[in-house]
Amino acid sequence: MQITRQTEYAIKTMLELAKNANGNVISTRFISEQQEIPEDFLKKTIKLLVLADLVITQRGAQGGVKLARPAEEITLVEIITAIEGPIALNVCLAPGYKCPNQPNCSISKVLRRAQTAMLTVLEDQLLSDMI
Amino acid sequence: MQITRQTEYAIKTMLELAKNANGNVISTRFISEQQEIPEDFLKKTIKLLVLADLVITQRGAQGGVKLARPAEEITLVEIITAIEGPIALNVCLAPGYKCPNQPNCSISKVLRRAQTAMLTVLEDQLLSDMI
DNA sequence: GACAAAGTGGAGTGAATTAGTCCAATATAA
DNA sequence: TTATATTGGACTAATTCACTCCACTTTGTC
Repeated sequence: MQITRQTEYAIKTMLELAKNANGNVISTRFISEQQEIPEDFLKKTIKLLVLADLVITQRGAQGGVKLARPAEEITLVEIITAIEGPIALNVCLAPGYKCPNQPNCSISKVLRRAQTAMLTVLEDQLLSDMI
Repeated sequence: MQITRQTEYAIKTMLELAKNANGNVISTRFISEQQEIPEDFLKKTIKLLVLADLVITQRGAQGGVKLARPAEEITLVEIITAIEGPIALNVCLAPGYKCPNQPNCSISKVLRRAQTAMLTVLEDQLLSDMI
């Protein structure tokens, strides 16, 4: 029922990138020091952000990471799902899950409402408004 | 980011008890068969509901389980926290956690809002309205 | 009073997830 | 060419999840 520490690392990373959003890349080393994230673990985390098209990386000397889009166009829910996959308060709300109960199960119905309420907040939250 | 299967078992159990709420106890065997829950695992689950004062058990022959209160006075969030403990979308929102960051951290702030939105739905949902 | 039915309590287990760590390989700016 | 970065993959300890097994206690009924 919690986001993982890795997801929090991802959010912190995106915030760090948004803060220094001058078009230049920042090294993972710098981010790991600023945000106190184990460097090797941070690299893995950034890879997930790359796959979600949230950041762009540049290899080699003077390489690093930068936002793939302006912070005004990135929502919190995108960052979370980049690490955790689709959000589902219960197995039965995960995409592709076939409920063996009747389709209008009262449990999934209320959990879906709770999930929607939460997602609405996360979808409306822009990265730029968190700096 | 999901409730556990045990929590869903607990909700199903409470629904089963609410359905047959005539003041008589129901055996865990019966509940496990109706809701397809492994019997021994269900017993553990019911013990957690007992500790949360949501159900009352009766030992011995003809014993079983019944609601501790009318279904109109039981909310979904009580059932969930009985199994999972206090709900916290992130470690930093768990009771008693001291945030090493500045206290008005933007991450905890927005996660708290998302959590509140979710909790509001779960707190307003009565067991009696789910049957 | 014996017996069977029912909850209680505790130990153990296999699989999955979490949160890393280590290291070799590759790319690239200077 | 070399120092500096990211990439990718293997490995691991600790924890959680979802049970399972079983001995024990309680209690209604015959």
